[in-house]
Formats: sequence, C-alpha cells, structure tokens
Amino acid sequence: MADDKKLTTRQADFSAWYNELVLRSELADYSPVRGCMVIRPNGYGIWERMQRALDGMFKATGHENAYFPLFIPESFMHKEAEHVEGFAPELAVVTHGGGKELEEPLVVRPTSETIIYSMYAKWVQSYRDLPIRINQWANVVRWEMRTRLFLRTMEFLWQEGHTAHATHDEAEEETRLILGIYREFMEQWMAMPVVTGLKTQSEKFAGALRTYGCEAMMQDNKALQAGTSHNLGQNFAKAFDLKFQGESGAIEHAWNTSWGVSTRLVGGLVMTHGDDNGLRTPPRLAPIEVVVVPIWKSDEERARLLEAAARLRDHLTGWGGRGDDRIRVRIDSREGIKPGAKYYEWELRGVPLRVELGPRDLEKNACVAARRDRREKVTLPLDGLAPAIGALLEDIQVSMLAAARARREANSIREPVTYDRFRELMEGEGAFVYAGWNGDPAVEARVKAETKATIRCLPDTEFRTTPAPQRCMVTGEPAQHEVVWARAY
RNA sequence: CGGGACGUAGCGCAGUCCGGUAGCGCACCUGAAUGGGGUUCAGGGGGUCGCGGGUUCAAAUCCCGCCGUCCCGACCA
Repeated sequence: MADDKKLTTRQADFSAWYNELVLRSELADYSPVRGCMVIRPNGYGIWERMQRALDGMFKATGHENAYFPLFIPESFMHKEAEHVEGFAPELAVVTHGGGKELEEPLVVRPTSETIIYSMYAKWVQSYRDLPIRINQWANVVRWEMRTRLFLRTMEFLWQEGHTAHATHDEAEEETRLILGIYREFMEQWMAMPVVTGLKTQSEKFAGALRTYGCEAMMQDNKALQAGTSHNLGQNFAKAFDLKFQGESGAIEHAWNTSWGVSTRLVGGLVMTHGDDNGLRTPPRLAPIEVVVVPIWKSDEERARLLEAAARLRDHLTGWGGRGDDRIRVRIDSREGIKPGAKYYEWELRGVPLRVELGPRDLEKNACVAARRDRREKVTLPLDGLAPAIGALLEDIQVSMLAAARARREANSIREPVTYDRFRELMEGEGAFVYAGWNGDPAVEARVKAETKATIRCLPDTEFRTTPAPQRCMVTGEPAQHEVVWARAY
C-alpha cells in the first residue's frame, strides 16, 4: 500500500478505499489496542471545526457546557431496564484500583444518561429549576466486536446533550430543535444531506420513548446514522428520582432528552465526499482552505516566489469579507519536492483550493486556482484576489452539497417496488428505498434477517413521497407508515 | 463467540513445501542535478523473522503450545 501511488478505487473495493484514504491522508492511525484509534492532526483539525460549529449552535439555542466523570457506579446502569439491556454487553468495567479490588465496580461510560440524571435529581426541587439544558464534550467507551476507523471504535469522542423539562411537550420540542440543528450542521457545514425522521421501536435508543435520527447516504449507497436525538420521556427521571414540585404543588417526574453526534461524522465526511484521489473537505470544515504552492527553479526565483507567496497569504488572511472568519491559508514551501508531488499530496488531504504561483504567473500579476471538488483550474488576477477566492470557496461549499444531494436522489427509489426487487437491490448496488410498511415489528425483523436492510426512519414530512405509498412492500397490507429502507453502517 | 487467512525493516511483501550468510519494492538519510501534475542518478542506515518450548551440528523454515491481527457471520453512534 505505501508503495502504491494510487488509492484503491471506490469501484474496486469501497471498504479498502476508505481504510487507505483515512490512513494515507493521515486522518487517523490504528492504536496498539485493538479497536481503538489515534486521531491525527489532520483528522482532529476537522473534528475541532465540527466542534466549534456545533458548540456555537448549541449555545445560541440556550445550552451550556459542563463535564461529568468518566466512571459510573455499576449499579447506576441497572436502574433503567431497557438501558441495561441495551448497553450491558458492551460495557468496560473497572474492578481494581490502587492495587485493590473495588467494593463496587465502576463502569467506563458508554453514554452518560445515568450519572447525569442522578445529578439532576440533586439539583432540581421546583419547576423553577427547569429546564436544565447541558451539553458535554467527552469520550465514551463501548466494547465493540467489530470496529472500523471513525465509524465504530471502542473509544470515541462525541458531544452528548442532556436536558430536563417540566412537560412532555417541552421535551419533544427540544428533541426536534436539536434534530434541526444537526440537520443544518450536516448540510451547511459538512455538505452532507440527510433524511431526518423517527426511528422504529427496534432501532430507538435503549431507554428512550422515541428516537429521531439523521440518515446520510454514503457513496456505496449504504446509510450512515449520523446523529440521534432522543425523547427519553420520564423513564430515566423515574429511575433516578428526578422529581420537581409543579406550580400546582404536585410532585412530578421531569421529562428528559438526550442527543449526540460523534467522531463518526468524520467517517461520514470521507464516505460522502472522498474520491479516488483522496479526501475532499468542504471549505467550512477544512483546517486549511487554501494551500499556496510557490514554484521556482533558481535560488533567486525561490526568494522572489516565497516573498510573493507570503504577500498573497497576508492578502487573503487580511480580507474581512467573512468578518472574523478569516481564510485559512498554508504555504507549502518545502524544497526537494516537485510541485506535482505537492499537488497530489494536498489533493489526498482534501484541501478545497490550491493556488499555484510561479514566475510566469508573477509576470502576468496572476495566479492559478485549482478547486479540489471538480479538479478544475482557473487563472485569477492577483489584484482583488481575496474576494474571488472567498467566492470560489463559497461555491465549492454549495456545489459539494448539491452534488451529494443529487447522488443521493439518484440512488433513492420512490416508486413502489416488489419485495423481490428490493432484495435484489439490497444484495446489489444498494439504495434508499421509500416504501409502505404495515407497522409490524415482525416484518421489520424478517426483512433485516433476509436482506440485512433496516428501516432507517419514518421520514419527516419534507422527505416523504407523494402520493404516499398505500401498501406494505413486504405483505401488501395497507401501509401504516412510509419508511426508508437501506443497509446501514 | 463460530468459520477463514495471516504474523519476516516504518509500510507492502518474497523466502517456509525441500533446514545451511535474511532479501525485494516503497518510505527514510546524504550529495548532486531537477523543479508549471507523482524527478533522476550515486551512496547509505535500518531486522531479537509475533512469543515460549522442542528436534538438530545448524531453525524464519520442521514439531508442540501460546499470543495477536485482519476478513466473513451474531451485537452496535
């Protein structure tokens, strides 16, 4: 692999392509511990930008950050019946500390509902103490059988929001608010279109009343659950005695929500936008938006070009057309590497825009800008370059979303299909299949067993098909819901 | 945890059948030329052959045991 200049193509082996891309673009590397990964600066830089964007959106809607501990008393996990059942098989448990066996084992959090709601129970007495809307950025551990870089690792980074409300409707509103934030982030920042909707009972979060999710289509036409937002009802409040006295004087249990997105999103970004030359990063998430490659022959030229490149960088960085969000520029002044080799490297890493600056350009007072998304080059005058670059970056961002959306729609099936045809599709090229469902969990289970496809969601109104499907795809009975079927990661 | 494969330089591999000086490609270091889409030449460094035991004059190679990784299935953000 290290000797091959070219990546395995997506066509040849999607999964090998993905692994090679992640490793070679230095997003991440395998760790000495099975199932864990090291997130390298290139990957972490993207995650940091994701964090910054989401964090801003959470705060703008009234949430605050806090931090709860990594260790949870084992007994906490057993207090909510479905929750234990869901998470017990994948818990890491600490039984010894300081050379002694612990009286009560500590669970390494797989998610923090239990410890957070136990604390909320301490903090809430009156309806005046509500709502509580806290988010935390943390790592969690789930003992997974099979792992894949970013998509499923035993330890991963995420944010988990946990709120407590006085009424069901307020909790529901919060759940939907967050789903909308996720969708906006995924579309506007990641340029990754998603279908939002309700999860079925079998796919919902362990312990939730209802789960909503964002489903994105990867380039192999499989679905990636990119984010979830749960209305927990009063399940955890009852388990952890989270009660308050209402205006009327009555004691009631609070209503909770929880929601999260993880470093899995980085994997989603790769599988949404990557091509056979490497990663393509949407500008808004790119740690480096513009890489300047100066080209020279002689030492004299080198000095001249490096100086011109620095001026160009300062010009771009100094531009205020995006307010405080300055264009992120890097100059690649490395010697001994030919420009062509630099081009390939930065393309592999997904930098959205490359600016080539050589003696010929300087003479014309111009430069060449090459956009990563379409691998197209344009010559731009150096005078007034910044606004032009700003506009190009904006166009790349918008084009990437449009291209991803077009690809998803091209691989979505909304006409009625027979179950046989459906099975063929799932065995073959894959798709998002919109179809009627009779609402029976047994049908869902059967389809999963027979095709590995699952109901990704009951899509929200704006994603539904008109006219609505009348019949269940599997049984032919009247449809209770329209659902989206797909194989998923 | 069931089925399959593999473990030799940083990475990818050959060598194992048939025991006899540990090799190749890429990467890396040095020097020179080169430089607008993956440069070329010359020189160089780097290995307890997964671990433990056994057989043998001699083990990467044969035998036994262990460990680990990857792929396919059941579970999952």
